[in-house]
Amino acid sequence: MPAFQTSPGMRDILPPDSARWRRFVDVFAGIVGPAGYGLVIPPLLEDAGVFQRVGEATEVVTKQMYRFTDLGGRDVALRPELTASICRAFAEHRPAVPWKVWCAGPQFRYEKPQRGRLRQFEQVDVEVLGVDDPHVDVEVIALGWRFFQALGLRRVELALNTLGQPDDRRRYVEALRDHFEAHLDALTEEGRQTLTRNPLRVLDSKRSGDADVIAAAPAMTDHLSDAAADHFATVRAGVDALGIPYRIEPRLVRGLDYYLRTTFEYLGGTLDSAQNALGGGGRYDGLVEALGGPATPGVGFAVGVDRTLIACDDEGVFSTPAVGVDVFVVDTTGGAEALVITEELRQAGRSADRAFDGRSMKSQMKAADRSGADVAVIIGPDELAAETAVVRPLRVHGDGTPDQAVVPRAKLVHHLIQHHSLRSPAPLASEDE
RNA sequence: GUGGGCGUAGCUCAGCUCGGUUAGAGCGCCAGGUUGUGGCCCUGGAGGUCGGGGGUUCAAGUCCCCUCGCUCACCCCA
Repeated sequence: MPAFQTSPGMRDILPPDSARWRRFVDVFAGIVGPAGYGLVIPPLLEDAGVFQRVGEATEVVTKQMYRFTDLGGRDVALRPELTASICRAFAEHRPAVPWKVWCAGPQFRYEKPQRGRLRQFEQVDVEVLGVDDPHVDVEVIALGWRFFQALGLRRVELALNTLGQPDDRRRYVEALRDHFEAHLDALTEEGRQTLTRNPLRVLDSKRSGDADVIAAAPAMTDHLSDAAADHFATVRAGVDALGIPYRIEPRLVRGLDYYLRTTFEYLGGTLDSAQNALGGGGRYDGLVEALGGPATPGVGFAVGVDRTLIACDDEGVFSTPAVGVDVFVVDTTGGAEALVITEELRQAGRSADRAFDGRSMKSQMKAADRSGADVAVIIGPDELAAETAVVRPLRVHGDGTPDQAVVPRAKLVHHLIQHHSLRSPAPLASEDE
């Protein structure tokens, strides 16, 4: 066993998986960028008060924060979510509205790790601040949907609900409290504890013992004001107009307490555990104000990278991109020539690698094969003396050994670019799938 | 926070039931077969405090206790 390993719930992401992660974020940026969203990069560490406004009854902030006093005596926390940070940034800098931004990065919650749930977890996220129009709800919902499609996922389900205006929500919570308190004996012990913190959250219980009381609970739709009902109707009509399938999920409440009006979740079609929510979001019109900014409507969503990649694995889509270089240089004369040739190729915008430590030709050819290169350049004593290089194709399909060519050393890079279809200089951005 | 399963080579795992020479396999890695040519094949090699600590025993990878870690589920959440 190594002397050190990653802390629980943390992990290293190594090649080649790391390339997949990076591409995941690239795909997301490719969806939201053209829709007018700009990247915002808030700090990972904030005043703990920023997150406390997320909700006193939310376990995420009451029990799960990495919170500590820094050397200057500040009460700080590693961010347990992105939305609060982005709203704080808005309140602090007061950008012009609408403020359409996206974000990607790690968040931290002190939980017991399991499949699809880590203590450091990555999300990609969009937020729109300063727009009340229900059509922006639709835009945001559609962006998430298109993102899952772009990854190749076909079995994601969209669930929609509304929690009403603040007054509606308040009245509904009271109605729920009355209902559950009248049937306390039908609730599990855990359900009763949730009830004292937040009656809304009881609806989110996955305990079978609570199922009957929840099924009999009053519905939000009976407590909606006309304005909230209109807003939601427009959202639904917009999602319909875009041809995005969804279902109304009256029991859908979100984990954070700031949500009101539109809420939604994207559910993975193959993960059937409690971790089947790939992402979700909704409106949080009061959050900026709670953080000391002007009254500002807001809507957004976040997608969990881990869970979504698990869903991709289950559906067999969005595979790890092949890594490799264009050219592998084999040099049995000491390696100095390989040093120069790889440099020339890289300067010319082509990727190139080589072996070190003066290995045998056989060993270097093996390395060339493993490197994924399409072509090997071979420099031996003869080539060095004659100022030539052997160019050997490695990836010719069919039978027989491919022909190798001897080219003048001075024309080597030119020859490779002319006669071999080398990959683009930025393989990560390529659309090779 | 609660409960189940599992920790043996870089990786995936046998071996543990019923304690007994030097702890194995496949893959990967290194080298050789081919003194200038990868993939396939053959041969050889390196690599292990059997997660850690304690106990029982003449003897522990194997039995017992503790502990750490991983994992799955609950809770909660993305």
